[in-house]
Amino acid sequence: MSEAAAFEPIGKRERAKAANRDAILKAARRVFAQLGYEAATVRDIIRGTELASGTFYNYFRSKEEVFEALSDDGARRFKPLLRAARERAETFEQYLHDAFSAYFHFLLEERNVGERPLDERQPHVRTDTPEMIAIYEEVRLSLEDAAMRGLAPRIDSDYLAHACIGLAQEVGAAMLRRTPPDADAAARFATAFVLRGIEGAARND
Amino acid sequence: MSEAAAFEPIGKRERAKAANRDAILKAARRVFAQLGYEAATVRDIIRGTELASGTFYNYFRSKEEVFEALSDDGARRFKPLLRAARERAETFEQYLHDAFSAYFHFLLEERNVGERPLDERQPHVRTDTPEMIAIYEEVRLSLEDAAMRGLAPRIDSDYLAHACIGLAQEVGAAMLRRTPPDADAAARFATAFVLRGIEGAARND
Amino acid sequence: MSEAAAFEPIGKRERAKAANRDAILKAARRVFAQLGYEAATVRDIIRGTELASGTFYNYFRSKEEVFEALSDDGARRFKPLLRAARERAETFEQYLHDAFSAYFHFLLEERNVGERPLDERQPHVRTDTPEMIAIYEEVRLSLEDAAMRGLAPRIDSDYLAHACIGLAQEVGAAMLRRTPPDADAAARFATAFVLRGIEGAARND
Amino acid sequence: MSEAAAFEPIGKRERAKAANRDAILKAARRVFAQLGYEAATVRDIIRGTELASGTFYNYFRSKEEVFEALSDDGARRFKPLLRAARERAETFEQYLHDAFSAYFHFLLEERNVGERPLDERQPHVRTDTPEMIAIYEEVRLSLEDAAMRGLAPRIDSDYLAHACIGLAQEVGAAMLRRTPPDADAAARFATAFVLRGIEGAARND
DNA sequence: CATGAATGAGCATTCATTCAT
DNA sequence: CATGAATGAATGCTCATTCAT
Repeated sequence: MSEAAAFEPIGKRERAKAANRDAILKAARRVFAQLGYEAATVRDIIRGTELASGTFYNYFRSKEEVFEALSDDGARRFKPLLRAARERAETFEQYLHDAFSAYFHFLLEERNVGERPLDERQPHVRTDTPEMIAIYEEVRLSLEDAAMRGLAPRIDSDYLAHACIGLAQEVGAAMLRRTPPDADAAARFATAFVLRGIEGAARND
Repeated sequence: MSEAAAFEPIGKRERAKAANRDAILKAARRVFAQLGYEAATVRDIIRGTELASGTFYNYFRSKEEVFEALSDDGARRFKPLLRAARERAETFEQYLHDAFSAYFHFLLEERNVGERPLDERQPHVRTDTPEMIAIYEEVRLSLEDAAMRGLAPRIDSDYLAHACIGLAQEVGAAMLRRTPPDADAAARFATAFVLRGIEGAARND
Repeated sequence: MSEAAAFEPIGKRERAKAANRDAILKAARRVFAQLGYEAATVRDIIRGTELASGTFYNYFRSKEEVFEALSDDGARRFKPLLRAARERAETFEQYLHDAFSAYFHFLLEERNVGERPLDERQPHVRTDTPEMIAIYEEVRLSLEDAAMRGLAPRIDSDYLAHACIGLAQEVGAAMLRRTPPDADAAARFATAFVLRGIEGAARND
Repeated sequence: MSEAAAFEPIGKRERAKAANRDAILKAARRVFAQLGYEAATVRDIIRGTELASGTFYNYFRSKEEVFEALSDDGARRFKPLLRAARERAETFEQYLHDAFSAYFHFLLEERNVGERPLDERQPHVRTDTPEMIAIYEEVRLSLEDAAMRGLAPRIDSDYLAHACIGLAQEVGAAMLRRTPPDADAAARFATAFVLRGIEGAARND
């Protein structure tokens, strides 16, 4: 066995481990999307895999930890998009549009991850999915960065970032409720809104 | 005391009942704000009072019901402010400013209700407080009403409403984190942002 | 007030007290019949009256105690019937028949006390109503008395009494399930069965 | 131990599981007998074992389910006895005697299962043990079968079955209270009683 | 006495987590 | 490492009972 390992640095064990980890993450994503973070239980997650309950704890110490892993994953996939938008942008308008567009398209893709239809009985809690939370922070940083690089007027960047984030979240949610959802239209709306909004806010400063 | 009783034939019982109900509501407000609706338990709420566990059920049938009571309460106190803003407004700008101002001041007042800020780490769930949820709908209706009355340009009013709400929420939360929080400044920011933002979005339509 | 009491030895108070007690007993009978002794709660009983919960404890110390009061009541009404049968009887057959007949008719009457239809979801527990338990003992004593007075053969009177009681209970229950229930037919069946049964058992001794 | 394992590939886990299940069933039997089905709580049952409360739910979903398991168990052990009696019987008398004898002996065995007789006061509820209920139906069917096969006179078989069952229950209970209990004597009494009783009832038809 | 709110023990059940296998 | 049974703390909720009014 040790010999085999010598020839096969990523052995069965390693592959199984990675597969198990992935299975848990995948199940967790689905479960979080369906039940919300709070309502979801570790049992729900492992029930969504073929693994035994104890196995969960070989990979994650708690529900919280899976959640963070998912967030990291979401961030890892979304960050490059944002960064690309930032690098590509020659005008602030273009940056804004690319960023919003990336976000709304990301939302659309994410929505399709949890195969079963979302359970709509979540009365008043906005349980952001792990990915959205990761994005949240990334968006904020991007906006502050843009402001610093002179692309955006130097207004109250904290309020600006929050305004954009709140706007993106709510407009994104509204977009998802439409049939069919049109991420590009939503991005155009948000871009135009924010672009002029900033001017107004700047004058007000 | 006997004199007071002549004018106010309210016995100890009634007073105790009202006090208990208030204590539960107050504790619930705090608990919901700190842990989020989903994570909060009925026991968390009663633990936040001096009452026994069974007493909770003399006043509310469930966590849901306290939540609704809080929402109603919040709505009852906030709606008049919004309505006044609507009636008083001669320009859309004035309406927006009054509404945002009312909202941000409302947030400030609310914040001071839950005295001891037990445990500030709200991990990943953005639980809107009951009051905010009640307000949420009211704000949306106000905006649509304003649009219909011709005060606001006739753009995608659904996206507009959501944009304003998201913006107000996030900017409001950011405001609360500042020391000292300045509701008027936040209202000016939001008003100017939205006023011009709408123009941009309208042109984009 | 004390004067009034002098002229009116059974004053309003006393009448109210008796009425309350009766109201509780009546409600209890209904509740026990519908839910069974175990499932019934003191709250169920007081809910069946116009009284407040605390008032219950002015009359009875517990559910157990109401139950006993009901038993006593049942016994008080059934005992005379049995005694009459005993005194009237010239033959053992006649005694048996009168006793069974009294019992089955008693069952029929009792059944009509709980106005609402019985809740049939009582899977495997034979919760005898308080009255039946009282009767139980009375029947047993009557039979032993009859044996002692020479009306019945002197066989194992303990077994005999139990045989009759078990028989009466089950046949009575079966009778109640028939439409229409015929107490007289059941009494004839039981009488004939027991009369000859005893002979067999006696010979066997 | 390794040898035994070769013949019996049952690990500690399996043995522990079986032992736990048995412990729960044993405790449940005792608790049901002592408190009655309705009054018994799941906690009473687990308190009667060395297990933790949650463990109960690894084996049974509810009190009801343990009860059914006990019933099945009782029936499984008693039914063959009854069937044997039925097949072996050449006369109705023989059948009756074998059946009663089987029943009374069964009661005796059962009684010895629940070791510590915790709390003998069963206030007013005649809870049949799960086993008796299972038997109940079997007895009834046996009697109807006997009647159909011509072994018993064709009288009101419903009343007959109930008469026998009630009689067997009460006489059985009385037998258990005697020291020492004599199942054979009880069976003789019951057989003789029923045999002649039927004749009486038949004539009465 | 009647009232009915407060009390807190108790119950069924779930669940994260551990650990022997 | 994987397994899955055992654990017992925690939860929502009910209820008998008390006691100030």
